[in-house]
Amino acid sequence: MAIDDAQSARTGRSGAQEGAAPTGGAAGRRLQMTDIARMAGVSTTTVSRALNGSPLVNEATRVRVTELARSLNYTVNAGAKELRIGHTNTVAVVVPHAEGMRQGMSDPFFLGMLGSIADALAERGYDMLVSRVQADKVHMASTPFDSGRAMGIILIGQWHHHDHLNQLAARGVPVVVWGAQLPNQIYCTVGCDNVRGGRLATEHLLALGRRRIAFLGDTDLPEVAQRHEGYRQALAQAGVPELPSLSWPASFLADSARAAVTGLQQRGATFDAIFACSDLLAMAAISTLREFGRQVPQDVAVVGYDDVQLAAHFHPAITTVRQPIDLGGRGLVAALMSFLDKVPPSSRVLPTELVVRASA
Amino acid sequence: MAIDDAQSARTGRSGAQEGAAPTGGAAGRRLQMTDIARMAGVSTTTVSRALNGSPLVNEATRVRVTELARSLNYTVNAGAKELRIGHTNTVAVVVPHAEGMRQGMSDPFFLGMLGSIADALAERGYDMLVSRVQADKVHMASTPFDSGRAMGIILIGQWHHHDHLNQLAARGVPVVVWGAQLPNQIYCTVGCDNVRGGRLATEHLLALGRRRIAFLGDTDLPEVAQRHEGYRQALAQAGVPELPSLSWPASFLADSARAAVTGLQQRGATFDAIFACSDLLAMAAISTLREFGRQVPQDVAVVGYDDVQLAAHFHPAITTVRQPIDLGGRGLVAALMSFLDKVPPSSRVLPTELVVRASA
DNA sequence: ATGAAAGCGCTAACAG
DNA sequence: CTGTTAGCGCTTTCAT
Repeated sequence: MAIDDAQSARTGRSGAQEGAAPTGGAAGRRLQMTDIARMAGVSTTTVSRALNGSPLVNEATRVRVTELARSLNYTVNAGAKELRIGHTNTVAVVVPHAEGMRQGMSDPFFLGMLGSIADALAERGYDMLVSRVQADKVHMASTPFDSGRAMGIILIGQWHHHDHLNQLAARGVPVVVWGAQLPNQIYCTVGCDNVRGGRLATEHLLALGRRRIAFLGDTDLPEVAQRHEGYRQALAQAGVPELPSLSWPASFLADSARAAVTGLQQRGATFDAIFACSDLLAMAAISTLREFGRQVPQDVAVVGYDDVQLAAHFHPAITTVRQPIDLGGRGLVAALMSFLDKVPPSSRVLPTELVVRASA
Repeated sequence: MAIDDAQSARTGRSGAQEGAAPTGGAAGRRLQMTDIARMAGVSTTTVSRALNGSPLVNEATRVRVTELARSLNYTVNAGAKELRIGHTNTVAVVVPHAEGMRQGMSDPFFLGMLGSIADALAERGYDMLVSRVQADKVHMASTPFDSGRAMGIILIGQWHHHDHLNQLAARGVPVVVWGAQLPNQIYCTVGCDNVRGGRLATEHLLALGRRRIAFLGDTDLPEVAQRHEGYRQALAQAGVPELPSLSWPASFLADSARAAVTGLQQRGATFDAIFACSDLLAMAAISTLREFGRQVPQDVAVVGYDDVQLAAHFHPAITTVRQPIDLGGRGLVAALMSFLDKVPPSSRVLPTELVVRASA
């Protein structure tokens, strides 16, 4: 439709040829300001002013023009406007994902975060452009900014790309990352206190009398590494030796929790508790334990992470470390906005708490 | 940063004033094609051609220009390009949500669908603009199209807005909807066979010997209404009377399943099975039943809908009607693309199957 | 209160 | 193969 007309139009002085016939087919040419102006008997300048609520137009004219535009479903062409005024109202949200799979887009936590960001952005009148990027090409995350499509970037999950992210920040890209605070970090992060989260979970399990606590999570990821650090601190403080054989580098995929539990069982490892780095992992782990005939929490106590919606409805209800997803979205957006106001935001650590339910 | 420079730049003949000083602060002015051209000692035309891989440029020049651009992190300004070529490569995905709450953005199924669409779009090189819209303002869903920001719209969930959607389609808006096929529908939908889904679920329950099957779902929504129709058909065919008192208009929120089960129990309703219109609902229902001391599936058999990732890991694992989420995303995108190729796509019904697990 | 005209950053005739 | 030039649809001086 309209798209083709624009393309086929000669680039020559088409202004003179104004009254070009409609596409011939069903729909007409895409409406533009000139059309509204002509129909209202005013200049495009006036239409523009009217539509933008400028005080420079007569009230009557304003109403007439606005009404006309509305009745014709005319909406100012966003691209042209942005080009002219020199900035956009769009923020890009980038979700890195592992090689082939859709990790980032299947974990309920990440998806929920996306929803939360969408809300926070909508509240402030911003559009949200979502793009996925292979985890090993995070430097491409800035494309929406470089191409002027978005005024800033929100990255969900820092993965192992600390350096790339620093480079982006150094280059002046307004980027805010959901993740852990790291040493030598010049980019801004919003995230939970993962060390504390790891500690809370582990202390709870220790308080329950558990001593052989398995850890499920890929410590290559900064956030997970910090949770593991919390786990170690808690063990150390309780004088319980850490057993490396009980740490399993599970990714965020459900299957990997299954593999982990199966592996642990088959290796003959003895464990009476599991600290899983996501609720998805915890649920899959519980389900697998059940297949091995082990009861939760009696035989194995399980603590998850995130507190996704389903955690409360699972059986047994998951004891988990809560990440306040709505504060997260709001915080990320607030940080980015501050960036755009030329007030470089400092990283923020959100409150982390343990939600005790039935699984531990 | 750069944004402000653009804004403060006089609109007058700035071309002459080319060598304007950087912002003074950290970052310089936003790079543009002119800059690359000057540095490479060629015209912008050549840069443009080089960057677009036109065969009209000397290989050596092409490499030099491309290299230069890359080294400076220069990316063609997308807005300007789109304005010039007359179309964009963006698709808007609109997620309607109920009044105050975030329904659309919290149900794992919808979120998963969003992920699936994101994948399908990325595969074809399209950007995805996500916007939320109040369920009672679905006519605003076309804004991204009207403003030229997106070349088409994918709407997740048709709600009760059949008429609005017909109007959009009539107006020539390329819109594709995830949902049910309805009579007098001129817009294109992609969705599962909900009547069949409802029938499969109910027949399975009947085959299990259940006779008092509660229905959880808001029949105001077309998809749910069709599932309910399938439920009725199955009951009728088995000669089992339909008991209106066992239908409960639960929304897609977990709490409403809790309320439904509580309500049924308190009303003293006798039921030996539940057909819930989403897995989220099914899980919440099971969890609530357990609180009332009723065992699943022994006392009450439960069938869900969607087959979300967690359904398999739940305890008991959820028997559910599978909606192929990846086919859904792919189908929606394919339909929209066909639309854009001026081949009005016909609505598509995706395969629907029952996945039998432990809950029924 | 209104309009004429210039130009945002880019691409594509059209002429070398 | 390369450059000149006009203009995509809009906003904004600047001049009425």
